Parts: sequence; C-alpha cells; structure tokens
Amino acid sequence: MEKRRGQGVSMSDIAKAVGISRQALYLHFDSRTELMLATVDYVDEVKGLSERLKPFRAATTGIELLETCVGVWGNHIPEIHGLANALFNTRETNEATASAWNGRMADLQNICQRIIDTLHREGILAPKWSRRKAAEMLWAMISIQNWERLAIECGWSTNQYIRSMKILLKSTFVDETSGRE
Amino acid sequence: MEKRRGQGVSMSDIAKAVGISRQALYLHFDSRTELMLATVDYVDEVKGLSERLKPFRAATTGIELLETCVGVWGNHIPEIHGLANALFNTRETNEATASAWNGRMADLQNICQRIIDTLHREGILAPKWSRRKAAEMLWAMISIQNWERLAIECGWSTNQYIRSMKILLKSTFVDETSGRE
DNA sequence: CTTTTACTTGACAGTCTGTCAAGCAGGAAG
DNA sequence: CTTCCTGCTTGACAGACTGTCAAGTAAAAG
Repeated sequence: MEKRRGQGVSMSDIAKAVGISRQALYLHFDSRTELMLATVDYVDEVKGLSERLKPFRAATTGIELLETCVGVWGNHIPEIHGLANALFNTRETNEATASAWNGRMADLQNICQRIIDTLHREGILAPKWSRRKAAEMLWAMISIQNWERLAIECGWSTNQYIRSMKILLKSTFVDETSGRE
Repeated sequence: MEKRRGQGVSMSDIAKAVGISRQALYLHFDSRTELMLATVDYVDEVKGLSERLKPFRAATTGIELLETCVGVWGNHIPEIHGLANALFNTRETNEATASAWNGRMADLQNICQRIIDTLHREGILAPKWSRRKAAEMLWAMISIQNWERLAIECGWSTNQYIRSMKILLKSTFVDETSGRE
C-alpha cells in the first residue's frame, strides 16, 4: 500500500493505483503530507539503513570508515532517491516534511563528522581542512543530488559512482604526504 | 517587473507585488511558465554571466581555468540561485523549463570539459580520472545545489566556498606527483 | 473626436486538497 | 436471525490555484 510518490502524483492517482477511492485514503492518512511521512518511515524500516551500516560500525580506521560509508550509502541511495527527493522538494512549503528531512540529514552529518574526526585523530586529515569544514564538504559531496547528477544524468553505474567518489574523497581529505597512502 | 519567483508564489501574489491585476499578467505572459522563462532570460542578461566569464576566457593554463571558473561561478551563483532553483524544480513537470535548464547545464558541462581537457593536455590530470568522468564529476561538484548546501545550510561565505572548492578540485583533479603543484 | 493601448472587474471551467454526509456489505456478537 | 461495527463506497462542496473570456474604462495617439 506504500507506493511511488512524487510531486506530480495526485491523491486520486495513488487511490487508483491502490484500488480504493480517493476519500478512503483520508480514512487512513489525514493528509497528503502524512501519507508521505508514513511512506518514508515504512521505506526506512524496509530498507533498513541501520542494518546496512553494520560494516560501517565495524570499521576502525578513518579510511575504512570513509570507504565503507561511501559503499553503504552508494548502494542505499538508488533505492531511496525517488522518495527522498519528494521529501526534499516539499520541504520548502511544509514544516513536517522539512523536519523529517532535516533529521535524516543530521544523522548523515554526524556520520561525516565522525569520519573526519577519525582521520584527524589519526593525523592524516589533509592539512588544508578544518574539521568542521571537511565534515560539511564531505556531507555535501555524498548528497543524494550529487548521486543523481552522476548516476542518472551522466549514466554512471553504482560501482562507478562508488569508485569515483572514493577517489575524490580520499584525494581531498586524506593527507597524501604522511607516509602510508 | 521581473521579481522573485518560487514554487510557492502564485500569479496573484506576483500581480499584487507588481501592482496590476492578475489577469493583466496574462496580457504580457501566456502562462506562468512563460513568465518564468522571461524572468530567467532577463536575469541572464542583467547579471551577464558571459561578461563575467571574460577572465575565464583569458586564462591559459588548466589550473588557471579551474580557479577562474570557480571564482566566477562562485560569485555568480549567489545572485541566481533562487531563480535557478525555481527553474530546476519545475523541470520535472514542464518541458519548456526543462529545456531551459538543460541548455544552461550543457553550457556548464562544456566549460567543465574544457577545463579537464586542458589539464589533460598539460599532462597534469590526476591519472585515476578519465577525461569524461573527470568532467562529469567536476560539473557535479560545482552544482548550484552543492553551493546551497555549503553556503546556505552550513553558512559558508562566498570566499570560503570558493577557497574550499578550489582546494577540493585541485587536490582531486590535479596530479600532485608531476612536479610543480 | 475617434481609435488604439493598457489595463480593470467579474465570471467561469478545470485541477487539486481536504471535509462532510449518507449509504452499503460483511463479519462479529448478542 | 438481528444488531452493530468496521471499512469502504458515491456524491457533493469549499477553497486555492491556473488559464480563458467578455465587457468596460481611462488615457494617450492619431
């Protein structure tokens, strides 16, 4: 009952797709917004990002963290980007979706900060970056929108995306001059 | 008469802001879409990106091209991002705005390709990147959405954005091992 | 003075969200 | 078997928005 959603999909379309009347949708969800938030929560549960982050939690070194993060996230995005975009697009005019979006972004920012802090602790964070700026830039780089540009508009495969993003992030944030790669 | 526009602004709002009746707007613009495209063209003319690209055209080396591009573009984005976003957001449901957007993106992609090709010709393109992939990644990196993340959501100043983006792009695409930085 | 131009008000169709009322079919409970 | 509750149905309607049409007005242009 949780189906595709996009800004160009009306409640009638959803009802028709689901096989019930438009009004019956309102018996289950108070509004379009609530339907969307419920769908987001449902997809979160089904796709289980937290489950997928297990290898990330197992990683110890900064470079491992970085690579695992890009791997996990790069495999996760293709499955959620449509819904994530719907959430993102309504965020400007809707407080509830905005806070759902911001909450997920805050989680991602924390992960980015943790990666950068680990690199810093190991002394291999590239010297031109402050910890805060590096984390923010890392967060921007792995955004869903960047993935869409590369994967959808440029046609990159998931593996090409992951490989290239790892190269970009390592050459940017990992100090090449400090001994081992 | 060309004012702010966003998905949450109705034709009535615009008419009110401009001081004429809603219907009179339709005497000048056939539709909301046309009003938007006219505004985009007008802003293009007023802000004169092509004028601003003069120093870019004067640049010769790949690194100069890269740095000038980031400088020009980083100063340009803050003045156009609102309207650019309105264009971007309606692109999914509107063929005319989609092609206006795609045209501008194609220009930007050509610039990116030219930068990468120049670096490649000079033999300092980082060896892990093909010319095509590098140009596409560069294009994704300097996207308006990335600027918004950093400048608006993270609060970076224009100069911080330009400085950091130059660092990121140079450490990514310029081969550090080939003699002069 | 007449025509044209630029605008006005008012009305209306069509799309969408969200709400309300009345009705219907089937299962559970007495 | 009858009663009630649940989940759904159709139909109607308010309110917001886009786009269109008609008729009228005021002032500049000829």
